[in-house]
Amino acid sequence: MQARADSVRNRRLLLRAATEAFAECGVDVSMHTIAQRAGVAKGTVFRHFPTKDDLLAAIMMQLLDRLREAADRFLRADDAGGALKDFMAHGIGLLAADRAFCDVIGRPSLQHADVREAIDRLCDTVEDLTGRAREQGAVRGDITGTDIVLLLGGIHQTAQPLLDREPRAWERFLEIAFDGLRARDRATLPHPPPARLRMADPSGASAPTGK
Amino acid sequence: MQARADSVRNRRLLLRAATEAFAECGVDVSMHTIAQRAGVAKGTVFRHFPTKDDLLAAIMMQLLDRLREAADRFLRADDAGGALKDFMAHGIGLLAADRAFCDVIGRPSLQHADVREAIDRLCDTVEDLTGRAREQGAVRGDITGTDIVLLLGGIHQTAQPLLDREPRAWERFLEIAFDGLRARDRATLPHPPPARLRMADPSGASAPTGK
Amino acid sequence: MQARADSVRNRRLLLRAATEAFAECGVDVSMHTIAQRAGVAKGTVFRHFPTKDDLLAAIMMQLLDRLREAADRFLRADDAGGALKDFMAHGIGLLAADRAFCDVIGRPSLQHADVREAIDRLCDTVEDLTGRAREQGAVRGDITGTDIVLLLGGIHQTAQPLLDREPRAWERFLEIAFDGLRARDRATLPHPPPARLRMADPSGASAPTGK
Amino acid sequence: MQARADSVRNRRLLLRAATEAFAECGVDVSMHTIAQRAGVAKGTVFRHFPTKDDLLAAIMMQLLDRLREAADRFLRADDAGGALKDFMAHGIGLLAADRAFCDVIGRPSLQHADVREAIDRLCDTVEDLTGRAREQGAVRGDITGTDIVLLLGGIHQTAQPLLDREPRAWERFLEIAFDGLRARDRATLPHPPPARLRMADPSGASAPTGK
DNA sequence: AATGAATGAGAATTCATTCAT
DNA sequence: TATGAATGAATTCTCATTCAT
Repeated sequence: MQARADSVRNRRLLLRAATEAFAECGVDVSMHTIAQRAGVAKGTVFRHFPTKDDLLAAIMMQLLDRLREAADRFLRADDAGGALKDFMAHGIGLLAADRAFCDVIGRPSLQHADVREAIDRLCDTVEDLTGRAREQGAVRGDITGTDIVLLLGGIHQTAQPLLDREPRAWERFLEIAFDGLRARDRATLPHPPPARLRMADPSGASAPTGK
Repeated sequence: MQARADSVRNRRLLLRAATEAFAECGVDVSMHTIAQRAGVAKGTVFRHFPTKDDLLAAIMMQLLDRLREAADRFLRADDAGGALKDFMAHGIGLLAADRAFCDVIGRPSLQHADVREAIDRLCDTVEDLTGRAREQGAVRGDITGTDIVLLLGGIHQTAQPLLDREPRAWERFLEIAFDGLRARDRATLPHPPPARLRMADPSGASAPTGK
Repeated sequence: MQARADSVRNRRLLLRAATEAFAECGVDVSMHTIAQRAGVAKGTVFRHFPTKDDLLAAIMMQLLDRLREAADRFLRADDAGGALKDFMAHGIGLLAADRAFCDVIGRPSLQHADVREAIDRLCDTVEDLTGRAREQGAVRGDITGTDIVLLLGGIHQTAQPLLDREPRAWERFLEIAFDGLRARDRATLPHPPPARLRMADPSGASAPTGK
Repeated sequence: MQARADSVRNRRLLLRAATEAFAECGVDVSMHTIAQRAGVAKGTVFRHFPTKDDLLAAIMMQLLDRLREAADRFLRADDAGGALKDFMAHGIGLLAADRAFCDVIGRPSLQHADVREAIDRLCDTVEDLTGRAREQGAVRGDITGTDIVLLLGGIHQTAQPLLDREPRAWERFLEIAFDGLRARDRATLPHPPPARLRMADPSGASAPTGK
């Protein structure tokens, strides 16, 4: 149980390389490229992640756990509204580094039980964060944690075309969105709060491969 | 010129088939599938669109032009604020039908001069629409047409994970966003209005293919 | 419908090359090798035979049909016993050219409906041939066509280790076997006549892959 | 020498596991599977058997030696004809348990000097057995031990397609074959007795790997 | 001596694109 | 001009074998 030193190091190298590769090139980077970028042989990638989707899942989990940790940290702040907004800023920053995030939505990797659980955990923690903001009257009464999680991705996507030239453009859209979230003398939102995220359905019809 | 008539017809069939195929299956549908769905041979696809990216570009242009036409129509309404919101709803609806939209961001197809022009045209028209809303005090003073165009995609993406089960969930996020856009006793937005959309840069670093 | 000239030629080249390659090297020859030997590109193999098993099936069918044609021809002879033996000799000769025959037993290619039908057809025709020999008292009363078909392969396998140095050694074993088949004052054979050939069962247990 | 004890034990475990694995799954089982089934690490397999072919050879030798031991035992019986037949039944039973037997014919593993010697030893012993039967007039005068060894494999192969559903079908074909072997008022067999088994030639043409 | 991580050649298969008919 | 056959680079994944611990 010592020989693992190399293995652990390689796993770390692989995750880093894959994160970067997916972020830069999208989900279509080849496993070969990822191996190269990690400085290991192809076979090593597959030893650590038996399929490409496993690798994608591992990376998604990394991201999701990082987001949840952040949410956890912001839970301690007194000003719940400010904390929520700060969390969103932080989260969008994480996403901004990852071009793959968009491609990955609706992918089989999201079917991984582990990923699903990580999403659930994230939504739960963010719900706590959001609940406090709601109670303090900082956001509308019918905003949920899932709304916030979805907005993270959405705001990131909104600013993405500008990412190269104006890397902080998302701040503008976060401001707009957060302004829309604020409690006010407004009617209820037109569509009910989103259900638990269950991502794409594996069974045919809704997301055909159509090859 | 009988041949020309056939050719025109084929082009139309191809565009329709490709639009549907990309929408349903994402950008990874094979040219073969598209040819089949259009009822023509593979060679014919390549006669009309020398590369797959050309085809994608053509379809993006279609979408962009359709959006612009819609914006044009809404230009005639009296209530500029309502018209802007209605336009957004209409635009997001168009996007929602298109699974490829996300995949396509940052693709070389967006480098096509034609697509760039179509984007510019769209932004111009939406800027007119937005300008009127701004003047009527319906939205903040520093909101531009480009903001709106970006939000179209962003709101769509926000609701995308729910698309299968709650196809109209975007209405909720449009409401939130539009609420954030509204003129009010608020400070200026934190980031300057976005520049003209220039999408991803073809030269290396920012959007490598990384194969 | 003219462009097929090349295609037809290629299909023929492929079948020939594949037959030889499988015969010489066994079922593990790569599709690449087969393509090379046929003088076509790898992609062409897959255009004609979507999977390796399809190719194997096609080749098995060739062999089975050739066997059946032979059986058909021998059906016309007057001396039914001699005809049966001549057919066996002819069939074993066909098999002797094919090293793959053994490997292929129990393979998924034999699950192909077409192959199954070809086997059935062969057994039917050979049953006719055998029936006549039975009636003429040339072979035991409880010998069936399926016995004969099985013996074809078995006799071939018996002599196979000698194939390189004594290519006609199978004649010796055919003589022995046929002698054992002859009608005589003997008790019934110990095991009931074999059922229809249904080859290996696809469902796990009996032929696990065990990777 | 504690280590040596472990080593011997591992070798035994490996041989057992490999025998079973090859028998069940054919020669394509991975070394990994074999290691697992033996409860050792992959490296250990290679320490004992430098290549897969060495392992296969070791297993073939086991089988051959087991067959020879059986032949030896039957040598003691008085009724030489019955003993020969009983030996064949016993031998075919051993083969029937082994799905790999067919795959292995013509493999480089059979080139191993050790395997060749084991085959020779087997043939010698069976020749003794056969000689006695010949002398007692129980089988034709020109039947050799090598004939019998070849028939072992051949009869097994004949019944193999039925193995799943009728595991004792080989009894039928043994009866037929043995009937053909019996001494009688018949002419000499058409082909001279087979030479020593020299299996496939390693040098090119006759058994190319053809990759 | 045993372990199991790393290696890298190679397999089947896909697909955009080219080109002969 | 339309067709669809041919091409061959690229992809994911497997596995025998090597080697550091």
